[in-house]
Amino acid sequence: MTGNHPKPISPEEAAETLRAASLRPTRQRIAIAERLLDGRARHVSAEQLRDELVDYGQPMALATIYNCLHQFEEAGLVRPVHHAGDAVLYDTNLCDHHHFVDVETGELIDIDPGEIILPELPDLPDGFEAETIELTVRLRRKS
Amino acid sequence: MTGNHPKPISPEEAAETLRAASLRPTRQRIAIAERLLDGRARHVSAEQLRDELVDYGQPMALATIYNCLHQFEEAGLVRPVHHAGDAVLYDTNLCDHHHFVDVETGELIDIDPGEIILPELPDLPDGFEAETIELTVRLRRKS
DNA sequence: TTACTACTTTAGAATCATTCTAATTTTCTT
DNA sequence: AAGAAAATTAGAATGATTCTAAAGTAGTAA
Ligand SMILES: [Mn+2]
Ligand SMILES: [Mn+2]
Ligand SMILES: [Zn+2]
Ligand SMILES: [Zn+2]
Repeated sequence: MTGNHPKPISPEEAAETLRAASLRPTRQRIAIAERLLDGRARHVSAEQLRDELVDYGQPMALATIYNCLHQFEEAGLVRPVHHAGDAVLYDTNLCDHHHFVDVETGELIDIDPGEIILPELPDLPDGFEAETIELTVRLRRKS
Repeated sequence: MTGNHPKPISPEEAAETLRAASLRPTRQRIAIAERLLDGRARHVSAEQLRDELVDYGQPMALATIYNCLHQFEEAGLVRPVHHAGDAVLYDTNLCDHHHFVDVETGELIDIDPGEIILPELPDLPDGFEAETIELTVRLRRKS
């Protein structure tokens, strides 16, 4: 793990976080924030999040979930990861970190940044700046 | 549409490579091998490859291109890269190497493995072995 | 509160990469 | 050349995501 400790989040806290991000605290955004912004490091797809919201008695349109995830992303509340399977996973771990990917299941496992020595970067192409540096280790179950 | 493409390998060479990979040298596979296996390091999507084959007077069904790319992948002749945009790119550079990704265009640029110091890997989860280790540096054009 | 307006949600359609199906064609072997 | 196996193909299907445009909601000023 990465040292993130679960901190339960109330609807009021969720609303406050949303306001701080200049997002109107709608019922839908609050429900999503309550689930995703509790400090736990997770990787969820839009569909997984929908199932979870149904379980919690807050079903909503899939389009709304996509809308909210994009807004949360823009606000820096979640980060998309494109490496596993077909669906984008949204990462609630905002620290710099890397991933193991189970190639069979597509599941992501965080690599603690303390456990890895970041490599020296090569010279970047002219006119570009590095936005993110991501190490992905694809894992396969030993036979 | 019509771009500058380098000189391909000969159909005979392509057919021989295919036989060595236990793939029947069909007209379609030969055409694809001629374009992709000329030793140049490239990153192509299925659709880009189709356009190129049309330019070369060897149009074929998109399904065939997908079939062939999968077979080439299984034979170790190309490697898929999933990091850029929505479409999978097939990499003809089989050496261990890493990638810059232009986040605007999705274009991949190889990072010479000599230019980078591979990090020490952390302990893998029990029962897994590392299949690939991939470093991706996302680049954004300086404003 | 009311009214206004901008923002948000929503169902369903559309899009796009990719995969599947089932029929036809080609390759390889006798 | 003939038969069996493998490959190609058009078009349909799939699945994640985005779009559309209509209906609902939230913030705000009167
Ligand atoms: Mn993908
Ligand atoms: Mn993607
Ligand atoms: Zn993560
Ligand atoms: Zn490459």
